[in-house]
Amino acid sequence: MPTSTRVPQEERSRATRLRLLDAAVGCLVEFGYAGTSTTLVSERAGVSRGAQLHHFPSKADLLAAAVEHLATVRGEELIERAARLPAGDRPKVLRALAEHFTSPVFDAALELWVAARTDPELRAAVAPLERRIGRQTHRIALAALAADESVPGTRELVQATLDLIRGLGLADALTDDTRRRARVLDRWAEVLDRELGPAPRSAIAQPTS
Amino acid sequence: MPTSTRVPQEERSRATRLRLLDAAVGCLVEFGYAGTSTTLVSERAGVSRGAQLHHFPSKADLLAAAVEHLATVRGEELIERAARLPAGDRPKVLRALAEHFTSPVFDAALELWVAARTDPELRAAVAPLERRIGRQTHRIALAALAADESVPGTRELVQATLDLIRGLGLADALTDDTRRRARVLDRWAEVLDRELGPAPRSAIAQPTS
DNA sequence: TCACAAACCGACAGGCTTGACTGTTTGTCG
DNA sequence: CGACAAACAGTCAAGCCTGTCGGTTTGTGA
Repeated sequence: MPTSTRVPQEERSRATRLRLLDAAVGCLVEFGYAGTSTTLVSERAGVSRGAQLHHFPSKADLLAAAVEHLATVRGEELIERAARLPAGDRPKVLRALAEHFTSPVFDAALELWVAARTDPELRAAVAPLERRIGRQTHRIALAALAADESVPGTRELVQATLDLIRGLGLADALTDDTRRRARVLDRWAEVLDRELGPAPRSAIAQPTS
Repeated sequence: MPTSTRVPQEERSRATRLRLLDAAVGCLVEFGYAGTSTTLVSERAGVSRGAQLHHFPSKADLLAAAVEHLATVRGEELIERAARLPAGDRPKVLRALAEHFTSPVFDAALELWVAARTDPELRAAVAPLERRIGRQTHRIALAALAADESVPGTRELVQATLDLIRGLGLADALTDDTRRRARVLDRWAEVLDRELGPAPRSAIAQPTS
């Protein structure tokens, strides 16, 4: 009988699942999508192949779950970053956002993202989640940048900021880009101050959801 | 004896090589890096496996050559786009650049880019070329946007523009993003007009190299 | 205490990929 | 015109990857 009747006394099961998902994400970061085989994942997780197949009957199942897991992790990491952010200090905010988009979780997401382009099944798993955490990121950026979305053009400007940062993250995946990124972002902070008006000291980044 | 002594009377050889490289790029676009096997490439090229291995002894050789080939193609496409560009019309310029970064050649480059992150050999092939066409793109953007790099901050702003467009290209790889992209770019054009000053009607985009 | 189901284990088959290898054609140079 | 090398062709073996399957352990509910 499914989990409905029997309450999962086995936390162990959950733990195994999680080990597998973490390992899958880790493999994506370290070996890329092409280099991530199910065998490798189970080895990295310290889980037998049998157990792996028990939890995730197929590779697609594993990856779909990994996508979901990663989305959660990404959201948490972002909220955490936002929480310890000196709100209103736009250069710092930009730098913190950029850090998030150059971190391992971003690399993993990037792999899934690109792979999903040509894999319909993966795409079906990735696209909706990406939309969700896109909105979440937008909200957080809005608050952290002390931007008022009711002002026309502000929405687009914040989106542009996030797209810019995504582009910087992509560039950083190939070559370490820290110095250039810092210059570009500082320049952009100038622009934002001019376009959005100076940030009021009041605003505190509020991790929404 | 190597090509030095015997002048390659065999154009055919060149043609075969090119068919293979085009096929490789095509496979990247259609099936992604993970789905691009050497067998598939030779089939798509209509070239026997033997011939393929004659020209490119290993998969790494093939891909390295494909990287180079793609860089050339990308450069040519960009120059061509730039040539038929109404210089000074910044919204149009941005749209044209964005189109380039959402075209198949970009998709192929994206695949190689991401794969290179975790494959040192591929990275060694990709990184220097990427730097080169990065500079080329920057020059073209500079001219097309009628930006004066001697003005402090202009360089960074143009870089930001290209990073933004890269980010938009990445977003578009996953989901069709045309409408949102147009809005964001129009907003960006506003910012550029304010920051760079209005574009003089004189400037003509000059495809430098 | 007993029975049952979920968690886990590891061997195995089928398929695909890569690159090595042998043989054939084609064209160029002497 | 003959010899030689490059271009081309196709087969084969080794290895990896995925997913199937029978069997074992564990712990929970009756």
